[in-house]
Order: sequence, then structure tokens, then C-alpha cells
Amino acid sequence: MQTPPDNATVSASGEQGILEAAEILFAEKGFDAVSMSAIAKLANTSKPNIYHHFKNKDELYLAIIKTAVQRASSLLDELEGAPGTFRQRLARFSAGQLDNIIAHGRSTQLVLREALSGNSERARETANYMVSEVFNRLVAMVRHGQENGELREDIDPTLAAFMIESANMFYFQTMPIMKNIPEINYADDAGAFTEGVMDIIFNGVLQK
Amino acid sequence: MQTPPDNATVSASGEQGILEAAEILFAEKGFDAVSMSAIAKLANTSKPNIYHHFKNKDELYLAIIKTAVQRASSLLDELEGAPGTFRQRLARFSAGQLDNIIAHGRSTQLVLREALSGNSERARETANYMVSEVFNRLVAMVRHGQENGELREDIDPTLAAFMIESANMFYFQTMPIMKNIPEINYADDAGAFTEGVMDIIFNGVLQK
DNA sequence: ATACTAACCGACCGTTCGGTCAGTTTATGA
DNA sequence: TCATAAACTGACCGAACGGTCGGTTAGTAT
Repeated sequence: MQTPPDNATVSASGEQGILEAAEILFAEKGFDAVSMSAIAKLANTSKPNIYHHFKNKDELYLAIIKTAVQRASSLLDELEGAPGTFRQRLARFSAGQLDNIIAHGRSTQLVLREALSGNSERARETANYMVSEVFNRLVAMVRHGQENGELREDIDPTLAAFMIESANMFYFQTMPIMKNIPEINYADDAGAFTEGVMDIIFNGVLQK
Repeated sequence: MQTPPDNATVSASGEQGILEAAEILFAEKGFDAVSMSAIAKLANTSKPNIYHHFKNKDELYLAIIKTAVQRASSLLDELEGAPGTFRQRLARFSAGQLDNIIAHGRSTQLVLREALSGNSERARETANYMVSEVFNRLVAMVRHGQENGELREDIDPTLAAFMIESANMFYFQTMPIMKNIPEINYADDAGAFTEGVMDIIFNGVLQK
């Protein structure tokens, strides 16, 4: 893998620099396609020094995943406590989560790839935890709206929550593809996307 | 990677056996984590014989992706020509596509991973083509319903199509995770899932 | 200055990687 | 039956892998 380092660079030094470099490379190419030498090079250090800070490649990978999950988790706490009507809160939670995963695109891609990879016991549990946590909070919000009588009684709250999360996650995953489809005009505007999604979720597409 | 072969076995022999084995392993572990020796072992042949049939590892990988995309593409043709009302046809297209990607889970995972990987020029264009094709057909159907006056004029047809495809794709991606969440009772029932999704897409979740 | 430790490195290890070579077996068709 | 080509193989190649070795530097407390 003699691919040129990247457009990205590492600012910090020491252990933090290693973590940064590893996050960049793992997110970009995946676990197996990244060598410890490549990480050392991008971090401006030596391979043995990485092993001074981390037991092995798996542990370095796990450290990055855990950091990403924790950050996402604490940001969800903030979002959930917001005020407003039920509909506003649900829409803002969805929009905030989407902004968050886009802003931290590298770690999101890392966690998502691990959660959805279908194999490797490496860090799947940790990654699954994040996906499930977003999902559970969405379900709770939808269920709450249902109890308040704002939502139809005959819909499955987990299904509505699933549709919101799937829209957000698939939006994030397909952003590079969407930008090549000219008729899509929300590829660069996550706010407009969420607004449209919530409109359809709330009101449906049928003519009244 | 001395992981035991798998529960899967290869039935065919010769070139077809190599393709089968490679598809199994690539889908399970991804390109970089699969060695040519492992493929040879699972295909009950030798490594040089793989190179007799395929120029190199990349070409073998590309051959599998192309086969998968072609099969999916021809199945979409069938689905699109179905009769019925607009709503029936849209629901059946969505359900059929979901059944299809679940039935061919291995190749779907392969194509999806390639399309969403965010790197590697290996086969991304081919994989993107499949994602875009499903999307374009959905957009055309939604737009048709809009022209017939069955759908609201103020919704973006690409957005409705995106939500349907995202629900299907994310359903496929998260099936293993969903089975661990007890409150989800459509994890094993793609038909019920599609029905619920289309209900929400058409009618929304709000109390009338 | 001394002693101790964390941070760091060049050189190297055994193993496996993608890929090749020189040759053998198997099927085909005249 | 015999030539020809396709299918197939064991042994091997240089390169790169994850990881370790012995040793050096830099900071810090006494």
C-alpha cells in the first residue's frame, strides 16, 4: 500500500498524534488495509513507539472506536434534553444527530463499518451499542408522542424510529454518490433533507 | 488469518467454484482480509490455478461485483413491469427489491460495501451503478404517481424514493443487530416491514 | 550530578502476502 | 493414437505484514 499519505495531516504529537493518524487511516481504508508502518509514518513517529503506547493493532483500533462512541453518546444526551413541542423535539433530535455524524464523519464511518460489517468480533459490540442507543432514544420519543395522542395508535413506534434513523444513516453513507446525481438538491443541505424527511414521516405523501 | 473456513461450502468446481468461494469470503471479510490462498483452499484448488482463470486479485473481485450487479439489474426489470395500481406497484417494487437483496445477501453486502466504502477505485463505479439504478427507478415511479395526482405536489419525488431505499438498505444492513432488540418484531419478516414502511410513507404518522 | 522512567528509534524476526515458474495431468478432436 | 491446448499443481520469489529486540534520548525528581 504505497498510496500517498493523504490530504490529511496530523497536528498533535505523542499518543494523541498516533490516535489521530490511526483514525484517519482506519476510517479511510478499513482495519486490514492499514499497516502499522503507515500509521507511524502519518503520525511522524516510529512503529515501535506505537507499540510502546498500545499493546497491538487491535487495541489501537478499539481505543479509537471507544472514543468515537463516547463522544457520540454524550452529544446525544445534549440533544435529548432540548425543549419544544413533541414534533419540534423529534425533528431537532434527528437534525442534530445528522449534523453530528456528518461533522464527525471519520469516526462515524469507522463505527458504522464496524457495526454493519457482519463479521469480526473486534469491536462490534461497542459499535452496535452506538447504533442501538440512537435507535432507543428515537423509539422513546416516538412512543411518548403516541401516548400524548399526537400520533396514530396503530403505527409501530420502533418502525417510525427505524425510518428516521435509516434516512439519516443512509444519507451519510451515500453523500458522495448523491453529489453525482443532479436531480438531488439536498445532497449538500442536511437541514433541508431532515425537514423533508420529517414532513413525509409526519404527513405522508398521499394527496389528501 | 487461520480462521476456520466457514459453515459455507462450495458446490461447483473449476472457474465457477473459484467465483463461489471468492464471493463467500469477500462478502464475509472484505477485499483486504481475504487471501488468494484462502480462496484456493475453499474452492478446493490451488492458488496458481486461480491465476490461470483470473489475471489478478482485483480482476477476480471485479468479476464477482459485475455478476452481482447484472443479476440485480435484471431482477429489477421484472419487478418494474408488474401490473396494478400505482400504490400497489410501488409497494411491490419495494418489497420485491428487499426480498431480492436478502435472498442474495452475500452479493448485496459485497456491492454495498464497495459502493459505500468511501475509497478504493476498485469497483466503486460498478457498485454505485446498482445503487443509483434502484434509486432512479423508484424516483420514476414516484414521479409518475405525482403526475397522476395521487401524490402531493409539494413533495420532492427523489426524497420519497430516497426514504424507501434507505429503509430497505438499512433494514438489510441492520438485520443482525435488530434480532437482538426484542421490541422489534419485524426483524424476521421483511414483508411486514415493507408494509409498515409504505403505510407511513403514504399516510404519515400524525393523528388525523 | 545521579538515578529513574517514559518516550522514542533502527534493525531485525518469523510469517504471510500477491504473484510466478516450470512442469504435470486431463480433456478434445482429428 | 497422438498432438494440442486447457486445467491444474508444488515450490518458490521479493515485498510487506505485525510485532520485538537492544539501546538511545529527554524529562524529572532528589
